[in-house]
Amino acid sequence: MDRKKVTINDIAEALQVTASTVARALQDHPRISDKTKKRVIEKARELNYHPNSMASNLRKGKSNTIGLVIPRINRNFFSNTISGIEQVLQERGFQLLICQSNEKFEREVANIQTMIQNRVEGILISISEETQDYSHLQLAQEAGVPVVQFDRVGMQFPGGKVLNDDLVSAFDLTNHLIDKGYRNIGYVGGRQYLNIYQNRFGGFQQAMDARGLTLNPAWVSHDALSQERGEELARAWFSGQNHPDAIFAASDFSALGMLLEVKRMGFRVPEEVGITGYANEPFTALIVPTLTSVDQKGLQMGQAAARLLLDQIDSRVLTDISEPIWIRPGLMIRESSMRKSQAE
Amino acid sequence: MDRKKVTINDIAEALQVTASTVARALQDHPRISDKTKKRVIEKARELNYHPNSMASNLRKGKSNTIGLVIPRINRNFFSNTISGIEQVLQERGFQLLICQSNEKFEREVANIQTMIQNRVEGILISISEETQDYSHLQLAQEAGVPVVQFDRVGMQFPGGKVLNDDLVSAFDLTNHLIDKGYRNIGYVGGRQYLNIYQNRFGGFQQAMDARGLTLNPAWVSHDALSQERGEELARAWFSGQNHPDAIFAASDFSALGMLLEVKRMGFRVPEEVGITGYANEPFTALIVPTLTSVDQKGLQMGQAAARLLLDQIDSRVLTDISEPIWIRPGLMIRESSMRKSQAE
DNA sequence: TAGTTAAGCGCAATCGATTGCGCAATATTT
DNA sequence: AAATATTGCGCAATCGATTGCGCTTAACTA
Repeated sequence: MDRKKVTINDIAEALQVTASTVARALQDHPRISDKTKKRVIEKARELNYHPNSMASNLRKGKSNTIGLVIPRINRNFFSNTISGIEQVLQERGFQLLICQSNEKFEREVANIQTMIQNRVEGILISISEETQDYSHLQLAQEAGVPVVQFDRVGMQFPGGKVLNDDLVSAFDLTNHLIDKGYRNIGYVGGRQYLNIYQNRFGGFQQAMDARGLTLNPAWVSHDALSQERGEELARAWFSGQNHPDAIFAASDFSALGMLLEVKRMGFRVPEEVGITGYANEPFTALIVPTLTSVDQKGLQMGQAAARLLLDQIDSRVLTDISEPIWIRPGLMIRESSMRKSQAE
Repeated sequence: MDRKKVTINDIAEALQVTASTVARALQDHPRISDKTKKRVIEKARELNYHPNSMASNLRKGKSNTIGLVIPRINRNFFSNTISGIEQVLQERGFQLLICQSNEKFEREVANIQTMIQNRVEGILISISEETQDYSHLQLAQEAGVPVVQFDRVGMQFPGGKVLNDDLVSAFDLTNHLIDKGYRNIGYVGGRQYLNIYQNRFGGFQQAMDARGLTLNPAWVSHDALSQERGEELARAWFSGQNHPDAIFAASDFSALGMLLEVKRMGFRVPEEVGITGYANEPFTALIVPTLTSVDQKGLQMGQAAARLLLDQIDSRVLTDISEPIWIRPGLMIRESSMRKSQAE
């Protein structure tokens, strides 16, 4: 049923010229007469010709493709990132090959393999929740493929980095909670080997320290990124007499779980319990009460990461030793943390 | 900075064998001795060899890649779809090339071009909001690339189709509203040339008819898919004396706009105004009141579409004339339509 | 008008991997 | 031991497009 794919040779034969002429005509080469070009283009359309980019790329030694590896595409932040990347790449005529790691290290490694084999000219990656080893990125670099990490990055891995200023925004956000009169603030977040959670927790800690507040280790979890875990922890932390009066969550989803469960348990938010999330998922502005969060500027991060990668490709730099690019997130103060201010 | 990419020839030279032997060794060809295989594999690792899939695909005449074109990836339905597709493709060792049309016809055409040029072995597509012309899909078919459409499809285009039973679920959902005592039901949705909106409106109409209710043409909009449009229409329809007592929205986002604005205007939902959405976006379960919606079973649709496409590829069928595959959506009845039942 | 330049196109190698065919060496069979 | 089969690998063409070099023929310069 499928007719053989048509090639430049078919066009050449039909026109009684050589493939070289056809190739040049299609590229608008100056040494080909307008008449021939017109004939070639016409015949190409007539035969429904489509250039074979595998052949072309092989010959030219470049794929004009950038690879993107992210944990999941159904996160607001990451889909914004994609938009930013696509914008930049489109201007430069690059294609984008998107792979999800689904937060699995194994998948991530496989994704990188795929990208190398497809000869992408550079890789953009935000590592999975499980990733602690960077030999796969190393492999890419050694294969001549520059790697730029963004958001979730392995700091020890040499290469371009675009980062959120999580430490500062976590610091600011915690101060906001303290300003609102919350004192016994719990923390829920992700694994500390991931830079982002380390920084978010770090900023939180520093703010608590700076204001002379001690944090109760019982109210700290580094294993809480899902709604379910948020709910579980809410039940655990809020069932006794002694409970936090606020929660700093490094993820909107665990914040959501916390918020829902705490409300279910009869607490009023933000009057009795303040809650903040992180990532500014769309639902944060829609739930009741609306959830204070942090806008990570996904679009900008995507643009910055793509630009950085293209720069590295242009300058043929593999291991970028320059300083990371920092993007300042924006605090999205909403109802869940807006207790009527109390004297300290 | 980038060392030359290593090829099988480099391995061959290092081992004093020919490239054929290396190629066969890497494929675990039976005619190559275990000893040689071991040496080749070892040397490949040592040299950091990665097969060039462009060369391989070119020679083999197949890319082992499927193309996916969707309006946007940041829609819950579509990201579920992607998961379903990935599951199926992974079993069969196919790669996935994802492109967003961003609801633009022009982008969609470009995406298809890209896919053809990359010699994808099949295309999965859910068309953009603007698409009314299918010559780009035709082009793909003529180039020997089978096309399977899902969800948003051009019914007149020959080829595999996976569809939601929108008509039935819209019918059921409308009946649900009527059962709850709503009578003056308005409709907001998308362009009627898109099958899904045509069917959703059709199901709505049929239910109204069947129950002897007339619909007020002033309360029908086919240009309302965004939150903003929902809000605008809410202001328009609910400011006078005479207003709907329920809204059937063919999109969660316009339903959201409606709901928020109507609440802002002082109406109680669902007591005074019932609202239903469509697509079961995550926020529908989180807002107040929770929004009745329709689960389109994205995962299943993705799986079904991918399987259908693979079948067509296997059987080398380009124009599938068989019946479309229908997936039955699920009603997600929530608070926004759960008025205390009144006698009719 | 002889000599120079430019226009227009063909030849053939090349990118990296794959594969049918063939050949020699070894193994197996009778 | 002769005949056959098998093992192990090399040769060379091939996939489709690109491109440096070279050869005509036409156009132009002095």
